[in-house]
Amino acid sequence: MFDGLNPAQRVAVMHDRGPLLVLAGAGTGKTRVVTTRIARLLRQGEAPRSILAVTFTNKAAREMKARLVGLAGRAARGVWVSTFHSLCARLLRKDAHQLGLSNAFAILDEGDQQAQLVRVARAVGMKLDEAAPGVPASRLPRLVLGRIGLWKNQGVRPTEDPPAQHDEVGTAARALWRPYAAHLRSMSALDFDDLLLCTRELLETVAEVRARYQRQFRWLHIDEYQDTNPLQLDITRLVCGPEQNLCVVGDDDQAIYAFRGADLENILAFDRQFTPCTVVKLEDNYRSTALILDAANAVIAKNRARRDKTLRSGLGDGAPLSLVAAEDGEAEAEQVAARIFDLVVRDHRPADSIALLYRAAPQSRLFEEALRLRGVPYRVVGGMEFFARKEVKDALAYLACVARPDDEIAFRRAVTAPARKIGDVAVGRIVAAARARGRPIVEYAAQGAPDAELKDDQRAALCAFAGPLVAARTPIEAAADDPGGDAALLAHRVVLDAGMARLFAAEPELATRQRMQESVEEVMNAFAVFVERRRDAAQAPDLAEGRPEEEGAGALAAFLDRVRLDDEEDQRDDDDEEKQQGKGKVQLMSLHASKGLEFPVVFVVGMEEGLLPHRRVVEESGERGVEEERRLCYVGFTRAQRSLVCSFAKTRRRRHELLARRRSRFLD
DNA sequence: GCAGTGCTCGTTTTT
DNA sequence: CGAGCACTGC
Repeated sequence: MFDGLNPAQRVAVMHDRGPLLVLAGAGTGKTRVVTTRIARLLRQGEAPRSILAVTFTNKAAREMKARLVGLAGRAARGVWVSTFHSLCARLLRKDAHQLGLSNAFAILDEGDQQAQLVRVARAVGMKLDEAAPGVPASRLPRLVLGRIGLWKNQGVRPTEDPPAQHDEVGTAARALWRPYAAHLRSMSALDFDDLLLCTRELLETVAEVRARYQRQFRWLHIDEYQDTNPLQLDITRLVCGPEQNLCVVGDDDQAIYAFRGADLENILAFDRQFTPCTVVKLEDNYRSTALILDAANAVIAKNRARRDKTLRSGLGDGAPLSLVAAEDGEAEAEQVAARIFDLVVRDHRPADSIALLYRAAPQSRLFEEALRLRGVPYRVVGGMEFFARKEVKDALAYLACVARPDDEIAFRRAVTAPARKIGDVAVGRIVAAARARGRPIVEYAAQGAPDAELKDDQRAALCAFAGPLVAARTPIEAAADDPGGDAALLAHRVVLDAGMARLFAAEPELATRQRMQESVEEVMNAFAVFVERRRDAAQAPDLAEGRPEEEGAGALAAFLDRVRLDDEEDQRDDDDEEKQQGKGKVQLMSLHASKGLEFPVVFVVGMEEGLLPHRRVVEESGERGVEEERRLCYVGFTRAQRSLVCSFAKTRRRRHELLARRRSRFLD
């Protein structure tokens, strides 16, 4: 098991009790250290469920789990591997009621959050176009939510005052934070940040729950620790208990989530906060050629706020780096695509050994077009586009109405798609009447909302909508547990019955209509896969033990949680199937999304002032922002194993005008 | 009070 | 080029 580990890695793997900080430069095998360490614990007889590993993304969690299973076999399946957010959702699904919250709370995505914030603003009489004179009304909700999220992730309690920031957005955010929080609570809805915030509160205030998890999780591991925030630190402290068998792994040079409240202080001060702490430095890079590392080191060396370290390459110089300087954005895409074409077609390099990294999602478009033109297969990784599709959100809202009949947000969405002559006013009356009676909204609606003032046709439409949803719940849950049942088929049927069939029929464009239907079918396929796996897990109790999120809760509710918390590819394909999806395709993704991955050939495109470093970041955060962008560039460069190509455009078309661009300072 | 239609505005990164 | 928005007709 320990073959090929270098001395430093071995120390980390063999470290026994107490805090352990692993400072691991890019490509020094930190994931290997964590997985080997966990495998070692399992081999020594530690119970799988006593081991917790927190990763930064769900993708990383899946990968880690797969590697663990490879190393330690079946036992590894019971190890808890998840993101902070998924972990918190699990804990809260079990015990949220101890905070006076429903265990059936809804989880809001970004769109839901914005919609709710706008409603709150309206309710308190704030005019979005006047609240912040310098900011367009359409952008304000996002900015305000960003600010509120930052406060939450810094660990500020709703009862405390946020840090004094009296810019326009800050002022609006101050005014809206409490009403927004109260509004969400009144609907038993949590946003992503609340998952963390409530979990901290739960662990702080309910001693029994805290003790339970401290007893259970005897071995903690946190990956990408440089990107954790103060709130996550609080949760870590609460979960890990007095034994402090806590192993954190990270690299301060790869901290790229300050915008989300991540605080470098967590990793820089770890050995003072958790004592006595063992510190292990991993400095031998096994990933990249020396020339690539030189370039990456040259970029990051300009940062002032960093722990000094030296990355040594175990490989030779390798091929020289190259730079593409194109006339405009189209030409950049052309030239990059031409190079990729040569690599794939002439040199027979596997397409999936090539990654194309960019700063911002919309940049992918030009490259997609150029690759498509040449017939080069590619895949855009990340991006929530599938689950952002309207029909998908609609279908999920219908399912949420089945699984959680008191989910107001889902009800509002589903009941207005398609149009049923039930608008804002009527919905408000139905919700208010249900609330007054203490009844779940959808169940109340299925009975025709007897106390709400509605026209006859509205009432009829309401029953036709809500009736099937309520009736479907029990059969679907039963089918999910029954090996012969087809829960997904029933779910599909009820979604169509309750109104989505009419929604499709109302679409005049054939192609669009088909796409919508296929999207919904895809959702149902994902549900079918989920149900199957869940059933398998239930049949093998030793495996099921590590999956408490599925205790008690219905299959549909558990499925909806996964959809909410996991990224796109996790839904449609799992583990091996996911690899199939990306197999043989050039990988396109944001620099952020590339963290933790590696590829033989990497293109970092759009290396221009204003894009990398991004104009906004420089404006907002000055030199601190530039340092973070520099780390982002460093992350991009260090993804490359054998070959690194940078590119930029000297001009770029934006809307109608042609803008002159300057190459990024990071290329100097 | 509801729903469809012309307008506008605008592009960071993610759980 | 595409998505959200306010307005206006029903």
